Amino acid sequence: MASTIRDVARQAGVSISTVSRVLNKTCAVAQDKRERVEKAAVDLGYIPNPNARSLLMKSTGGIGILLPHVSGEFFSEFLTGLDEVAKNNDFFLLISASHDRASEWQSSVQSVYKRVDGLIVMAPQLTPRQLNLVTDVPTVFVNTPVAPRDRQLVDIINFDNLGGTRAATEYLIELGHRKLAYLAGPERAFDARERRIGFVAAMDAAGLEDYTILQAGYVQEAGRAAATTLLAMEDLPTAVVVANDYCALGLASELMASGVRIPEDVSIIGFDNVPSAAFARPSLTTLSVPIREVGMQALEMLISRIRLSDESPGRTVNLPVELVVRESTSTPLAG
Amino acid sequence: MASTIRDVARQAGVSISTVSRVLNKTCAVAQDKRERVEKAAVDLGYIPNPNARSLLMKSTGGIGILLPHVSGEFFSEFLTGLDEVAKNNDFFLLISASHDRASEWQSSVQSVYKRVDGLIVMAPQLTPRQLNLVTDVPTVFVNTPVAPRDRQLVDIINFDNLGGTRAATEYLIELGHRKLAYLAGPERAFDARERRIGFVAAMDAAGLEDYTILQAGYVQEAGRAAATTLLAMEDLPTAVVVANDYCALGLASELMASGVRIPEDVSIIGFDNVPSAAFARPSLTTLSVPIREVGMQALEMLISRIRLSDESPGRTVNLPVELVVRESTSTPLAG
DNA sequence: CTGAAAGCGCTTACAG
DNA sequence: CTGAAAGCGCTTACAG
Repeated sequence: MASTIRDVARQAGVSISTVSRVLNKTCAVAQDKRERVEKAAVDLGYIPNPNARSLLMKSTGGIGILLPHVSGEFFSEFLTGLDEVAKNNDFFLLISASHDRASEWQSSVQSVYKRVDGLIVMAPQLTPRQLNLVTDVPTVFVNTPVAPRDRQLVDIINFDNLGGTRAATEYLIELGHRKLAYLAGPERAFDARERRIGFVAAMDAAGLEDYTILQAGYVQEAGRAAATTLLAMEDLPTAVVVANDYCALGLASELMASGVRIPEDVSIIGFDNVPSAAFARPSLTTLSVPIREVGMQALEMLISRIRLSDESPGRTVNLPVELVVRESTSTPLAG
Repeated sequence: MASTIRDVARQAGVSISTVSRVLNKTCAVAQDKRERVEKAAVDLGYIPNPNARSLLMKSTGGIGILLPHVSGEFFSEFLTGLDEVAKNNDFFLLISASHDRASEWQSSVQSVYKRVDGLIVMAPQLTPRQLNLVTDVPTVFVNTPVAPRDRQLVDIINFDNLGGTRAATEYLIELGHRKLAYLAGPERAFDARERRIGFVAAMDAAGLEDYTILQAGYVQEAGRAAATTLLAMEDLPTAVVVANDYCALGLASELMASGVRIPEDVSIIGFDNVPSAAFARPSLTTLSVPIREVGMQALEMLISRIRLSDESPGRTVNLPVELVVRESTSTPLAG
């Protein structure tokens, strides 16, 4: 299991160049030698050292995935999409998570440098400044704020955070809701900021000024804490737009524990459409991000760049998100 | 961004040996040269080529994670645990999923070979024979059937699939259930087989012979399909033990859609305790596998082996699973 | 403290 | 078709 190409050459009685040529099918080799080499390779359980290969050839067969973290159904679905495409194209995935901060981002990039042929990066919490691009390796950014001047250097896939939240808010207003609240995601994350802006835009457009914005977060606990805050208010809003599903689920759960009926008393809308949103009772109205497909599409773009050495200007894709209406929203009861 | 150690040496006016010594802090270097080298390295944005390094030194700083697939909350939680420990110890994760079959297993192993310092493998669907160990790299197996004779070569962390399911079944019997059904996971997976045996063992011990076993699977759709089969039976069982949570959630959802009340008409118990199990309505009674902690513990074991070149005999850990009682189970109504 | 040299395991022109 | 040789970018004894 620790044999080298030299061992195989010796065993087969040929030069190492010949072994290399047989194993890489690079050019014609005499039939008998070819067979001897193949047999020797199998007998010795020879596996080429990829480090030596990568040193010579430029490619590694690896794709680096840089994520803020790896937990939750959202990232799980994203990885599933990536994994499927990677598998079909014989790439392996090198995953570096938890680069919430700019400093960690640097070390994340370093840790994959030269070990991968391309990069898929999701970093919603980095500013365009902090995100200094690695221009000598093909990169696709997903849900990441990239400065306009850098847009032609890389491919970008974003979702319509602002428009989605705006549409969700408008939907509630159409149902007759007038007193709304918004639970915001982490301020540092650009997607959270965009969603918040979408809410405010819809309220402003409808001329509704009586709303509450609570700083929450992207986790269930944040939603539970927000529930406590809301319950302490004089009167509850009739509808709450929430920055993501986990937070919305936490909110719903905590409100119901206090006797608030969902959706009769309070309607709720989340964001992401994670699998749990459908399982929950009441099931959660939410904005669906086809994150699995996004992962697949991102990797396909990346691989075609790598394979074709495609140097054309970067493309920016902005995917729509779709409102999925479920049980957690309803028309407010009169009075 | 594509500079080599030679560029840094030239820029700093020293030999490449000196650059290497400065950057690796390996031994004393004159103060002025050290500073010149450090400055040059920063100016050039120099990042050492890890392939060249790995070729010389044995270590890579990588951990290979081999999984059957990557989707769902179970794997997501596992990865979260791994990621946390990896991050704290400056290791990166190389993930190779979808090796459901033995042939893919081989190529998965090859794709990480020499790129990682250790391996964490979860392969419940492989037989001990198919799982030919890579003995020259430290490995920890999780939830994987390892032949007894190989147990001293590697570390193993398994859960008590059999005992857990048995306890769950006994719990239902104690509640007064007499007519039970079992939805089994994929036959190929050893954990699924163990769980099934646990169910049968409990029924046998209680002298109950009137039970149904349905081949289902580990996904929601399998649970839904099983619901249809159960509904077509003459009379429904009063309780169903299910091989995992997603399947149980699918079953519950489909039964409820047909007007069956959970738990009044049918009690359900799952396995895994994924986050959705708590969100679901009714929430799901299930067997909790602390999979995040398992991931952490597995990687910690592995890292200590790597760091200490620990060659002591492999340890086998069998973790208990805990029954978490929630809303989906109850005493059967009289009559 | 420091440079020249050898070598990690491969691939690929270069000459036969 | 095939072997000897150079070289990918590093690290590490080896001599100063």
